[in-house]
Amino acid sequence: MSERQPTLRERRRFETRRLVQAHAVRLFTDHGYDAVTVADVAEAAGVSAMTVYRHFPTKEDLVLIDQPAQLIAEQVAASSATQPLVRRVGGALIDAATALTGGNGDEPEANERFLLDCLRLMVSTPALRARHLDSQYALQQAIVDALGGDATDPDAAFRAQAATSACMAAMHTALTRWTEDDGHTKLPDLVTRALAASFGDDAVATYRKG
Amino acid sequence: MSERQPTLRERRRFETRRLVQAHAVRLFTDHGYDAVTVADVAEAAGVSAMTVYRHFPTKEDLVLIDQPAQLIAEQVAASSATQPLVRRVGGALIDAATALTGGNGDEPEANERFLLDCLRLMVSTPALRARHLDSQYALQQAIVDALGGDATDPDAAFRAQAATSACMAAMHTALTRWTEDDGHTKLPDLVTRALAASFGDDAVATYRKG
DNA sequence: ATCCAAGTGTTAGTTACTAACGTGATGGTA
DNA sequence: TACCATCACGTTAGTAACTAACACTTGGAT
Repeated sequence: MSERQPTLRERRRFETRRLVQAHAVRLFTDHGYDAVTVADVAEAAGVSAMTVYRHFPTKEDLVLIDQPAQLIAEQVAASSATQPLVRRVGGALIDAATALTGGNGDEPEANERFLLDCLRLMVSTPALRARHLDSQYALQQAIVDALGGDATDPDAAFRAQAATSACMAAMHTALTRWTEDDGHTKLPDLVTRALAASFGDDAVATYRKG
Repeated sequence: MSERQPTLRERRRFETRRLVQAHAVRLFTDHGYDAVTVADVAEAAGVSAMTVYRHFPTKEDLVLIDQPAQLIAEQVAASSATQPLVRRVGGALIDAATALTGGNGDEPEANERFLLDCLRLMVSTPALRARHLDSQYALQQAIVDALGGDATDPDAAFRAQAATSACMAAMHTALTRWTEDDGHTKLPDLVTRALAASFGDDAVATYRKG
């Protein structure tokens, strides 16, 4: 029971943050990312522009969502080192996709709706797409570290980088397709299919049959 | 002989463009990308800030280099459709790497030196890295189009996207490693190894043995 | 009740970038 | 050779994304 309930200030802070982000995504979706200024977002949310920057360092961060990097890294670190690289990383990504979307029915819920709105913006807006790709790149570094290969072997490190980046790319393709389908296709399935298209069916066989 | 020689105006224009870019990369390398303003670059090059923007739409474009997208796309389109996707795309990328670096001795020449300076900045500076990744993403779309799969089959299109993005990611890993090695390792070899690490040795066998 | 710090607002900057207009040199043409 | 349209560049004014510094209000602990 180390879970202490959040104080009033924390709740307020979190609430304004959520409010600002919700208004931002709505305005961006309605009028386009470039056509909406940070001042517009602030006014819609009923706060000052400075407050927006206090919660989100840049305008782009209003849309970018934190990927469960910690979760994925732990999953990778826990996987058996005897398996091929793409299977270790790919398996973790499939599990992360399952955790992210709940993996239940075919109708996305409210939380998923917001995620889809953000992803749509990320795919269609160049500035956001670039930042999103770079955050995936950061996640890639975390995964490579979690793979825990022999740090003294530069060739092994290179192979780990290459395999991981390829897996991340497949994941990104699945995410893009997921937004195009408006979340109606199950994300873990899309990730699995993307990995299979890249690395062959046998590379993800255990996940398809299990 | 449809090659008409460039007029004086064109030569002057190209020269100022080259001058501005050279000063920019030098200043960015010496003092860091963020610490140097566009006005600084303009002053160093002996032009006005407006002239910089006339040649380079954004500050980032001072460093970003055009990828030989056209070349790669044609190569992909010309490859045999009976081969696996990753081999078609991977082969084109290896060929492009060969064309880009000349593929001669181990000591990089002047042109390659500049390319390496730009790549170093792209890897180390977040804003540039993001833009670079997005330009690779644009190239990916061109490659997928060049693959020319059945446009009416969404599943085939999805597999093409996944396989291509994974190849591009391996290519990026090779580029990163190439800059870390200061261009002393042959780029085509690095690309080949990155592809092999992702998709298995047999996926690029013809290129390793041939 | 009191004090501290967190959250917010306000103001004044810097910098990337755009739009509009003026100027001098260049290149084709009469 | 004379003319003029166009191109490259400069100047100025403006917008918008941020940043720094300071003041104010309010929640939370003593």
